[in-house]
This record gives sequence, structure tokens and C-alpha cells, in this order.
Amino acid sequence: MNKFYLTSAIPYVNAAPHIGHAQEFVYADVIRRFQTIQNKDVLYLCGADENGLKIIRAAEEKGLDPKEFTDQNGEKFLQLAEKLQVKFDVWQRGTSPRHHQSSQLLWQKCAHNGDIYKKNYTGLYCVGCEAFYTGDELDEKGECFEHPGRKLEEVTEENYFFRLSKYQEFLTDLITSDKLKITPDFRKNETLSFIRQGLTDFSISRSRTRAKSWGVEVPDDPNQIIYVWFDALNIYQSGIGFGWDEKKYEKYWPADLHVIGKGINRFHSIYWTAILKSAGLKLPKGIYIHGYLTVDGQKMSKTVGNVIDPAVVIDKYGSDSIRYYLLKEIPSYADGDYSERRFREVYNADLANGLGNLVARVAKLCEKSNFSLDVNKKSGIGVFYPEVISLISNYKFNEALLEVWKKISAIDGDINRQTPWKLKGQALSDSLNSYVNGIIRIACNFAPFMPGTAETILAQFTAKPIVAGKSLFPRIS
RNA sequence: GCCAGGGUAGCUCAGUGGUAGAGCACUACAUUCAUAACGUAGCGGCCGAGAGUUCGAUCCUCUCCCCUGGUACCA
Repeated sequence: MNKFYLTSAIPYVNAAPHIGHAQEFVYADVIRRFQTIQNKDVLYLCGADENGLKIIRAAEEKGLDPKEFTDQNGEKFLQLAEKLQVKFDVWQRGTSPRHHQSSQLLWQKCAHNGDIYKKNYTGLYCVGCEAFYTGDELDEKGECFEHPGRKLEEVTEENYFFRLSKYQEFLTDLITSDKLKITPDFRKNETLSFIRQGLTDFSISRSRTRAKSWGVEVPDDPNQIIYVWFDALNIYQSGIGFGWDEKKYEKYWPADLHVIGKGINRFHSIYWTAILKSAGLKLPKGIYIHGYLTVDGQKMSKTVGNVIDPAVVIDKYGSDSIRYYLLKEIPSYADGDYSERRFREVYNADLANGLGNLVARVAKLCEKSNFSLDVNKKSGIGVFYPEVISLISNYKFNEALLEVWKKISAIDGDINRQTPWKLKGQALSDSLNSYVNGIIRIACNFAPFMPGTAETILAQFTAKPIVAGKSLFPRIS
């Protein structure tokens, strides 16, 4: 059986999850379910990035120690996934001992290849925040927002650097040839044009003092802590055995697909692959990059107060409804908007009036004429439409759902034309048989997207007798 | 600034060198087998602005305006 190793981006657990996290989890989950139905041995990993200064600062604000703080926040992400019916096969934490061990091994491999060296790093340091800032993170006066009036100091510190510059040509070939396939194409072009501008080495450690001893220690140099990206990305490997279970690692690595948001493309397409290449390890095969969500047309932000808690929406409308909205209404390659108004429109138009109503009318017709499916003639179970296979394979979830939608309309059209409520005998059962098989096939195509709904529909129409039951998606008024 | 992608119906978007399209929303008609659902019909657009090429431009060329993304040691 072919394996399929899938990851979604490791959330930085310095705050509770929002609807953007829900979106990414759902995308990855659709792929996981789709590949599983296609008989792949799928492993889906997600995890928590828990290292880095921002975690320490966020924890301090709450009066918690970092461990306690990340425990609590991580738990919220797990709860969200469960509510969304998203299953992580592995949840790997950046604080776990195995991860530390694994990241040190990765470091040693890169170092062994001569790609890690010491160099001075100079940056603007805010004593109040105990952190470095870049120019665009500061206000007009060049001061940090937390400590207005206080000048930043130029501080120089000796850090370890990774020799990224060495891999410019390699990365260009890798990406151009699609050996690392970046989807969508315009992101691939963006990445290549970034590489073309020239790659420079980047810092991969911080002094122990500055990192407040929080994070993975640099091998053979207890005064330095591995800096966030180098170890965070390695969660993808440390979670499947790199450095502690060679057999498992051999089985699943390399990743078949990393699902990420557009903001971290560079770190995956460029940094991560270069690090792996340097370490002499296999490289991921694909990266799917989705866009960001706005809420009511605005960026989500705590100050605007428009951060959507997906758990609330799920409790109100059900997890399949929000999965559907995220998959159908948000373009799979681009940014999209969430609003409750739009959510209700989509819910009523598609789920209540479309799918829900079709299921109700056919179930009722079956119930009235005491029709049930001949098990030997069942067709369409577990069968994807070819268009759907091709669209999901290209991560065009919204278009895949539109394809399924055409089938729903087609059955509605058949019913209106054939007026089965006027038919009797063989003509009637032939008609019902075709509707029921059609619905079953639709449910199977919906299965990766709305697993609960698909299961309910299958149970309803393979039962003897078929009964009307209660509404799948009651209209919202 | 530079690079890339956009500006088409109230909303989300498709599209072609020759009377502008879809879905949703809205209106009317019709109506239970069905969740006031399905269906039918309709309303609704100087196709960002200006100039050029052409018999003819929403589509090709140029200029301008506006939006979005990227522009590295920020997760």
C-alpha cells in the first residue's frame, strides 16, 4: 500500500485558534480522507510550535510559565480539530524531548556538511521587550509600540548561520522542474522570483540569555538556542521518528504534501528544503499554499474585535456546515471572506434547499412507495466522479464541490421531469432506484468534505425500509 | 520603488475581436414528492479612466487611477 504523508502548518500556540486555523485543518483533512478512500496509507501530522520568545512573553502576560501556557493553548487546538471532525494522526509538540533530540540531529547533519557557521548578527534591540525588531515592525519614530519614547539599541551578537546561499541553483532547479511541486502556479513563480533576487544566509540560533533558555539547545554549544524556524519545521520529521524511530521515519518520510498558508511559503519552499538537502535527507514532494481569511471584509484582529471563534459557529450550525462554507465559498487558491450573513445564505441555498431538500424529497418518495435499495444492484458506493478526483488532486476544493453540485441539480431535474409521484410499478421503482443510487454516489463524493453528512445519507438510503427522517440541514430563517 | 496578479450585475466570479454570462440575493408566476423547498420567467452591467490599432474593442497596444500579494533573518 502506498503511503501518503501529509502535514498542515504547525500553529504557533501563543493564542487561541481562530477560523483561519479551522480552514487549514479542514483542507488537510479533506486530503487525508480523500487519500484514505483512494487506499493510501495516510499519516497526517500537525503539531505545536512552542519555542521562541513570543511564547515566553505571552506566557508572562498571563502570569503562567511557558510550559503551562503552551499546554493550555495546545489543548484548544486539539479541541478545535475534534469539533471539526479533523483527525491528527500525530500531534507533535516542539517541547517534547523527542523533538529536541531530533532537531539536534538535524543540526549535526547540516553542520557535518559544513553549512553552519558563526557570524555576528546586528539588529535593533528593544531593552523593554528584550527582543529584536525589524524596521517595519516599528512606528514612525522608529520605536517599538510597547515602549514609546525609548530608543532601540543596535546590538551585535554572535549567532550560528545556515549557508542558504549555497543552494540557490539547486532550489531553482528543484522548483522549476516540479520535483518540489508548488501549488498554485503563481506561488511557484513568486518563489522562483524571490530566489532569483539572490539568497543570503540566515541566522538559526540565539544566545541562551536572549532566548531565556527556552527552546532546543545547540549541540555542543550550551550558550546558544536553536532559533525558531530551524526547529519548528523539523516538527514534520521529529513527529514521525527522525532521530528516534528510524523504521517509522523511513516508512513515511518524505512528506508528500505540506499544506500551508501564503505567509510561510518562503520558509517551506526555500529554507526547509535547503536544510533537508544540506542534511542529506529526502525532500518533500509538494506544497499546497492557501490564502487568508478576512471577516466581514476586514483583517482579523483583536483590536477590531472581529476574531471569529470557530467553536461558536460549529456549536450553532454544525461542523459539516462550516466545513462546507470554508471549502466551497472560499477560493482554494486565494483569499476569502467569512461573514455570518454569507454563511447563512450559503447554508440555505446549498445545504438546506439543495442537498437537504433533495434528500428529503427522495426519501419521502421511497417511504411512500415502500421502496428500498436492492443490495445487489447498489452502485456508486465509494466511487468519485473523475472530475472530482482531478480537482481534489489539484486542491481545487471549491471547484470539486461545484461538480458535485451539478449532479444534485441533475437529479432534481430528473424528478421534475419524470414526476415519480404519478408513476407506479416498475416505472416507479426504476426511477427511485436511479435517484437513490445517484444520491448515494453524491454522498460518497461529499465524504471527504462533509463526513458526517455523507455517513448519515448513506445510512438512510441503504436502510430497509428507507424512511424520511428528520431534516439534514433545517433552513435558517 | 521593483516584481506578479487583479479591476465585468447588489455579492462571488467566468468569458469572447462582431447584439454581455453563471451562481447567490431580489421580484413575479406556479407549486407539494420535498425543508414557503424544486421549477419557470424576470429585474439588474458606459465589462476601472483616457488614447490608439481596427469596418468594429470588454477582449489587442500605450498611458493613467485603484486594489491585492511578494520584496528575507517576523512567527
